[in-house]
Amino acid sequence: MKQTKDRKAEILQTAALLFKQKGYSAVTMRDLADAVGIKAASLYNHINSKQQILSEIIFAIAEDFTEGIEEIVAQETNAQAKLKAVVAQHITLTADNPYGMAALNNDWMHLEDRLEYYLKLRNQYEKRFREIVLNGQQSGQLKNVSHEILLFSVLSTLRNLYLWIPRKADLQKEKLIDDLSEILLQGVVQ
Amino acid sequence: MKQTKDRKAEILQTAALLFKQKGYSAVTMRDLADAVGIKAASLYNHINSKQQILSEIIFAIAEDFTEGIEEIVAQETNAQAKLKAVVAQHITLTADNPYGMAALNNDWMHLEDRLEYYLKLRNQYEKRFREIVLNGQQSGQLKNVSHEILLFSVLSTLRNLYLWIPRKADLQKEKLIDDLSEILLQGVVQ
DNA sequence: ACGTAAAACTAACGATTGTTAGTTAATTAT
DNA sequence: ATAATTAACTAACAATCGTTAGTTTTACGT
Repeated sequence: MKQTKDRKAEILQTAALLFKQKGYSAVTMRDLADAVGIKAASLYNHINSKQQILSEIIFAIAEDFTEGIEEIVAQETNAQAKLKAVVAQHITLTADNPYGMAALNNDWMHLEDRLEYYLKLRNQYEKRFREIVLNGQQSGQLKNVSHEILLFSVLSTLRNLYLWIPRKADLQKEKLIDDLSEILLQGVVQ
Repeated sequence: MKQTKDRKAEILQTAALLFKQKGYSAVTMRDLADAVGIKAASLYNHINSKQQILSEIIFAIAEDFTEGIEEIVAQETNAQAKLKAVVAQHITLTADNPYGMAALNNDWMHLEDRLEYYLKLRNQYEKRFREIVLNGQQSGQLKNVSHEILLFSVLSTLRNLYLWIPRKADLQKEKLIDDLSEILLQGVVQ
């Protein structure tokens, strides 16, 4: 028996890594058990089901995002500062848990019982994000292109950070926040 | 029996849709057969394996991208025009086959025998894209931020178009090309 | 009208899936 | 030291997986 009081955390972390590599459906409980170094049946001393593993991984992050954007919306700052805060939040949360972010992005459709709650959180997040963009356009700070395209474009990049951040061994978070905000807000042309 | 000479095309198209909804591993041959309106065993009158379905879906698109970017690199235009051409290529190919694009993005890791060839095509594509960016930076047209961040940011948005384009029933392709190029190249701040 | 080929069907295969039952070993509390 | 609890194990389950074999039905060229 491994001497540790949080085998469960190890299982969730390992599962997130495997989910990122092959997707939820392609990862078997035996794959997961092998990666942890125990037998598949032993996993059930720590978790109730494969479903629950996915659920815990996803909602640990999803709720952070929903709470975070509420704080950003409440800030008394201009749209540009709020957008930079959103970029910073994505970078921070992704750096904390990149493989969980992968599951959040790619495996949410397998949530089954808790799918509805996930969609609620996601819609709430996007609604707040949209508010920031629309306010920024009304105040003349942001360009008057379709706010849908604008939202899609920025969010696509932010949601893909889980692919990029783990490749950077020596991540300088503050520099990444500055550089990525610059690119997303001001563009890439000199 | 359904009166059609290209059941195979229907199978591939339906498979791409299902792969987008649930991912390759979660789609069973019985799911696919149901969606087509036949029995699972009958699928094998038209295709050799589940693997082959994925492979045909992905490479039909992947090869288009690789060929397309070679043409763009060969253009005698500046970096900004080349980047806009890349945006246009992504929008065109994604609009032609959004569900295939989803498989290309999300299910490539299940290619097994043909995984190596896929990675070769993808690396070739990214290498050409990088050339465009580096040339643009050297000539002073593009900002001197990390070209890796720049590449990641633009490519993330373009690779996510498969999520956005099918939601637009009345897609005005030329307008989308203009708007998205504007946002990616010039940013969102007024 | 009839023969041939294409494409559907039913039935089943061996392998693998998530999970449970029952048991043994290891850790912790008294 | 011993009892109680935790966490590992082996073995097996019913269900489902991709796929094959063999058969029947449909469509088409002559």
